[in-house]
Amino acid sequence: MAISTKPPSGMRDFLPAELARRRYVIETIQQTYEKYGFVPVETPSIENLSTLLGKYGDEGDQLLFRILHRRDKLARALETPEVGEKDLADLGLRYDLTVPLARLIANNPELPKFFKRYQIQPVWRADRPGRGRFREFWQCDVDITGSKSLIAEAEVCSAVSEVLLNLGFSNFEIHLNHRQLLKCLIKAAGIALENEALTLVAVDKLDKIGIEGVEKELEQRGISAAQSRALLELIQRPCGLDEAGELQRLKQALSDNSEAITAIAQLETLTSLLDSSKAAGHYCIDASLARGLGYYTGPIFEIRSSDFSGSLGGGGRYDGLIGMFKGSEIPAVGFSIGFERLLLVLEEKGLFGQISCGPDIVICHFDDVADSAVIEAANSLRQHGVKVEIYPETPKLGKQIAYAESIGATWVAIMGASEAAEKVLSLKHLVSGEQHKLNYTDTAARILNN
RNA sequence: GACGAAGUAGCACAAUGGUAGUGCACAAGAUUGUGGAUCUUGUGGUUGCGGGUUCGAGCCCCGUCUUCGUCCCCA
Repeated sequence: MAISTKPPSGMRDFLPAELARRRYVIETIQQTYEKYGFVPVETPSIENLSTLLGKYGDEGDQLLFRILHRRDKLARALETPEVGEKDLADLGLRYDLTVPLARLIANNPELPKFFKRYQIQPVWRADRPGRGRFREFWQCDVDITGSKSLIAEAEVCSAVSEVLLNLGFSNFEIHLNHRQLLKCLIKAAGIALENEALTLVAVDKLDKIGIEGVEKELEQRGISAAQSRALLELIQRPCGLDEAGELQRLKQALSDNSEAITAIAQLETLTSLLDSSKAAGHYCIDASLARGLGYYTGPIFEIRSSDFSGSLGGGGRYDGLIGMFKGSEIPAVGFSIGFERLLLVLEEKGLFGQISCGPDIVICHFDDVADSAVIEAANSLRQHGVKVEIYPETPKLGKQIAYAESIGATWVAIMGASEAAEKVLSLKHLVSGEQHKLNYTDTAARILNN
């Protein structure tokens, strides 16, 4: 049997044309984030398992790619009686960029009090691949540590909104909710706090499976019909209610709960800040938004679009996470763009213009020219900033030109003994067919002005 | 992890249980310093893998692997 030439399931090779698009999007993201004062960091692909475990909830722990002990340690581990999963691995591939950031913050106390970092790197999850879903995929995170101000929330929401708008994509809404508010809603419905996690999972599907679907799922998980109905009553937004009205409604429903009132007041402040930001007109209050990750403590966000079923990104406040790595707590808030899904949507909506990759020009030549002269000509063009490929052999000219066209070059230079003697190139435009003899400098100028 | 569909040439797809084809792509050629169009010719497949039924299997049956959907969950 031949060895499979496919990358592992859920992982991909990127060919030049696709990579050019990916880089274009990444560049836009970087430029936008930097306008907000975010600075880049990178962290290792691999983290200690102890860093990763217990931060994402049970589901997250299941999806961690673990790395086996090496050499003798593995052999020893395998010999221990009743060896379990935990004994075999000590490292894992990072699951997101937030937990590594928390570790990095705890490990570098000299960083600025308000550290605004962005990070664009791959993460790994041992998930089953599907549409817009991979085992290796990139995330583009912005986070602000050190501040409890809602300006931090507003800034990250504004930054990701601006990224999407700069890429020409405006069909999105940032759904907003608050972890404390959710907790209070569940309590108000009479559901035990120990059932919070499973309740949230069911509630989060409201817009997907509908009211009956959620009721059914809650019932299956042992929540009484009266409780689930009470919860849905609270969470469901009446038709025609605007953002302020929805917040007002929640405030009235939970008026006896000071914790809930505080959370709602934060959302009120946040929405007013967002109205002055790039996220204006691109957010909504969604009391059913839950988000799976365990570490969120305050406002939570998620990017939704009718162009993609699922989330295009998400984030929130996590004031306790850094404290898990450090004695003292440091508040933080972040937002992550799901790069692969964004790319998918941009592609489907035709929002990529012409993104070129490959050389501007291929130098075709004959065997009556010294190879060294060809290299000299190529380097002369390159010095002017032209992307040049030399056809490495000397078959008949037609083949050389056909090749240049096949790789997407718009120009060819033809170089024979006569051109070499005059130090010129016969520059041919492959679309118009026009051809002129020009010296190297004029050739470069002509290509770059095109 | 659950369910469904599909695996045939590099790619896209055909083939009432009876000799595996078509298009695109690729290669060569139509007076050797000019590509795209047309034409001619040609290369290319143990039909995903392993069993079974049959005189005979790409087709039917079982298993297996892979891929793609939907669910679950997520970015």
